Amino acid sequence: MKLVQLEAIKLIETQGFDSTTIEQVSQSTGVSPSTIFRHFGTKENLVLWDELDDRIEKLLLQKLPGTPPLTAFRDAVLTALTEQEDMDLFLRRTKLIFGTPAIWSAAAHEDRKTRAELTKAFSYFSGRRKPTIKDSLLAATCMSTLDVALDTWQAGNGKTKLGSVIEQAFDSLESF
Amino acid sequence: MKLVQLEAIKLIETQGFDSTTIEQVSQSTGVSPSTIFRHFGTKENLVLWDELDDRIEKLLLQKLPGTPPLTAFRDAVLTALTEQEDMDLFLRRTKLIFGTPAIWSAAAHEDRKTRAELTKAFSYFSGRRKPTIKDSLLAATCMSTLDVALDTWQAGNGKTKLGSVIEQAFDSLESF
DNA sequence: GAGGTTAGTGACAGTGACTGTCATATGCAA
DNA sequence: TTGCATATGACAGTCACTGTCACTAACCTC
Repeated sequence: MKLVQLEAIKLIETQGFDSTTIEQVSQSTGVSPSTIFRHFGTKENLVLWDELDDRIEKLLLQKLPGTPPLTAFRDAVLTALTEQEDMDLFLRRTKLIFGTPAIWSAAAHEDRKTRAELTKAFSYFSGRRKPTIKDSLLAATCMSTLDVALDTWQAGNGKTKLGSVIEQAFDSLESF
Repeated sequence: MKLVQLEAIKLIETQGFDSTTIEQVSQSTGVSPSTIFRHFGTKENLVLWDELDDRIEKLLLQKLPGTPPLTAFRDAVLTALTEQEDMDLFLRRTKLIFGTPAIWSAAAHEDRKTRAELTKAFSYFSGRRKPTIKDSLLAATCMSTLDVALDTWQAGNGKTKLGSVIEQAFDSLESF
């Protein structure tokens, strides 16, 4: 399925998201539309699909006990994102995400689920049973800081190292 | 067109978003699908449509000179949202937004545009020409704090006053 | 090896959101 | 009246996405 994703990304990069049809991806890869939809669910997910969220979650749960939430999240994201095998592909995908409203919206929808998970984790590790509004805010801040960092990184075509952009973003949070 | 929106909201509340078709809204209102799409653009916008963003923007620009950005934004949102004529309808719409992934995603897309405007405004009023990453973060924090506040308010069926939820949310930001 | 289950795939027929275009009506200015 | 703009509707088309059925291959179980 990685082949399908790669082909889809190529097509979308050259033709644009709207002008690229699943039928075309199907033709280029020999995989039927049925199968593509079965694996990816939506056209947007052809670009979004990866295993990063799982990695971040694992890292976060390791670091959360004993570490302040914002720091734990920043560290988890930092190691998960900078230790990627194919950084070039990640940049191309990120550029597509921030350059295509439909894809960004789908990503935001995923982020919202992640935010809910984060909220639960934060409340749990601070010894509360029910999440407070502060837990929700913390989670929301984490996700939108990451969003801003990725957007900034992508807008600069990856010239500034991803790690430093993320660090800079989370550092700026202190000075509000 | 407010009639069309109201009818659409009623239908969606009873049948759910996916099960409600534009055709049904057309039948119930006597307005053709063409016209509905011409006015609202998307099915999601039938729920999202309002003039709040304009009001908030105006209020914000009034308050920004001389007021710290977070405070200015909080105050603008506070007055714009609490001085609404039809608070009951606003609650119903908010419940639909946070209860329907497709609508929430569309709202997030609009929020992203607002965020971009905010970023520009913040950098402008702090005397910088080009927005820094801190301006972006400030804007992102504003929008996601508002999102959390509305979500909290909506989840409690509006029993806690909207104004207090918003104040509580922005106050919590201080203690990160 | 025969028979059964399961997962992966494809073909096909729908549904419905959305687009683009053309025709019609309505109001308003010249 | 004539002309123009704006609002509306009818219609045809595209395409994402769903649901269902059929086929194949791998792998058990007996």
